[in-house]
Amino acid sequence: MADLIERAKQSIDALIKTAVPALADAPGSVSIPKDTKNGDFAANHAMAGAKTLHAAPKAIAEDILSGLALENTWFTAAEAAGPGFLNFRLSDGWYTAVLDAVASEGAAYGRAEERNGKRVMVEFVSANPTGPMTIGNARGGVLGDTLAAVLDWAGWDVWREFYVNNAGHQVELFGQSLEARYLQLIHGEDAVQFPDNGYHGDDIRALAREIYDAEGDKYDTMAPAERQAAFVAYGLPRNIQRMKDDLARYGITFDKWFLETDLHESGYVAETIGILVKSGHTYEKDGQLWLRNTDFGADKDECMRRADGTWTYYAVDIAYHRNKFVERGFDRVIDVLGADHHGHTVRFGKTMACPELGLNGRVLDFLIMQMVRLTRNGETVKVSKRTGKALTLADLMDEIGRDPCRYFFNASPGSHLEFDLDLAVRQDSENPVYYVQYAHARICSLLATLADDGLAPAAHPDAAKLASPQERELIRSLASFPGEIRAAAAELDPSRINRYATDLASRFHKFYNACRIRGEEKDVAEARLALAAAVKQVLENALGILGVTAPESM
RNA sequence: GCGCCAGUAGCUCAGGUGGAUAGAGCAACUGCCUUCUAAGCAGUAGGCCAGGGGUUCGAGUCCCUUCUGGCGUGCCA
Repeated sequence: MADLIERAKQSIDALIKTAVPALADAPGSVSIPKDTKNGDFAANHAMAGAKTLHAAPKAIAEDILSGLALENTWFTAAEAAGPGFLNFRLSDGWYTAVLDAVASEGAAYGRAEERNGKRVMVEFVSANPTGPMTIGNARGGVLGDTLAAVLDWAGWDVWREFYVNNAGHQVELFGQSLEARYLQLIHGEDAVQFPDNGYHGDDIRALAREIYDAEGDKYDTMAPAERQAAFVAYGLPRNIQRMKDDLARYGITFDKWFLETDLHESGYVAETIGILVKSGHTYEKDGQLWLRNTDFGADKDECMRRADGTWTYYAVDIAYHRNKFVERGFDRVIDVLGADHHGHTVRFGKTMACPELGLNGRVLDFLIMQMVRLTRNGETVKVSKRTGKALTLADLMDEIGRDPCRYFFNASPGSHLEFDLDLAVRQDSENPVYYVQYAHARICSLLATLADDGLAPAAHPDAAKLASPQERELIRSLASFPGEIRAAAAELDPSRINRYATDLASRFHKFYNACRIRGEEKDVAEARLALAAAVKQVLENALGILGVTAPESM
């Protein structure tokens, strides 16, 4: 295991329990103190075991200390402190082992050694194909994509999916909107009424114009239903392609774009709802089919089939999720959704737990992200795809580019995100992404410059040569990378990698200012170069997960 | 009304399973480039962790409650 922090903690736990066997079953954990004056690791076994041993924490701590055998371990010293903490200090050997691990594992450093053999689907973005993607989708896109990368590193077999709602009410509105714009081109704006809930964006006008330019007024006399269907058939594929192009610019590609219409055409929705009907959890009322969701603990029932025979979103979503688990065999599915869907996820989760649907213990998780609040000059800007006033992802990419975008939107999912348009534009040197990238570019330059002096990173650096506080902190930071990935995967919080990268860069900048290389003894210089090279490697690994480039120069 | 999420420095945010003196980035102020990239570093200042109770050796963290904000509570998705 390349997670040397975890190994050191386990080692301390074992040493303590060897010293005082009576603590074997008592609680106690090893943690990293905030203040390194208190050692590199702190164990609270003496305090946590006070109850079971019926002894004072400080006395237990003394017992442990007298029984500790630290020869040939990763620890040079242990001491009791404060209310009964046992503080341990790491040896040169541990620091050397960290550098060796980074060097030997390279681009794979931080990856779980073993695949867990399980398949996870991350479904994200899944924006309506009725218009361009907005900055709200920018957040979901980066969170989903980065979460998928983190899960991959943590040992999962990952699948990225975009669910395309190419059927239903929104699509009808899309067709009606296109129709209205098209007819307005022929008869004038005032002669044709625009649908109340129609899509007002310029993209709709542009699509209508394309149709008119290509085929003239041939649709003018066509029956509305047929005409709208033709326009949808023209517009949706173009919108979907555009979303693919925009997301590709953003560094996101999906394994599958799953079309909702496939579920309808194959009869899968009817089949799935048939299961629920058979299981007795539904009832009919006024020609509608309802799911008795209160059977599953929900606070209200759900309409599944309207009086006109069409399926509701809820019914289709059940079918889609059954498809993910039952037909395609995913062990786990994570839907990345905006906070405006959280009410749905609570009820929907209960529905999917219905045994007849066949999930059979496989897990459906939701990653709920809070909304992006868009401000300009300190005032909140209302965004809506329908009114056409949204700032699009493409605009944002034009304005600030991919790297800052990916870094900025990868913030803690649970926190509201304020996006200041004025700030975004001048976010050139202020954005932390440059701070991280700058560290990488600096190292590249350093390695190149020192190579001209005939110096190269030591193949097996001796950490005894890297003894300053800055060097030690930097190495400890390198060691914490595998644990960060595990935590990010476990907590479904990919923003941890952002904070890790910023922290690693910060420690490197401090090291760079405190420890010169040129002019030092050759063995010191080459050990420091090896440390710099290790940082470069880990920065590349972290930035790779984030989908941010690691520039050679800036 | 009910439900979910949030409230930590002037601003934006970190603070795994409760641990030692609550941190960082912006913004402000003071220093540091004849030598490896100053998009950097060092330092100063900035706090009743929304308010109030409770749990215990110990609470920003857990429980209760009040207040404030966001989002739900659509046969939209």
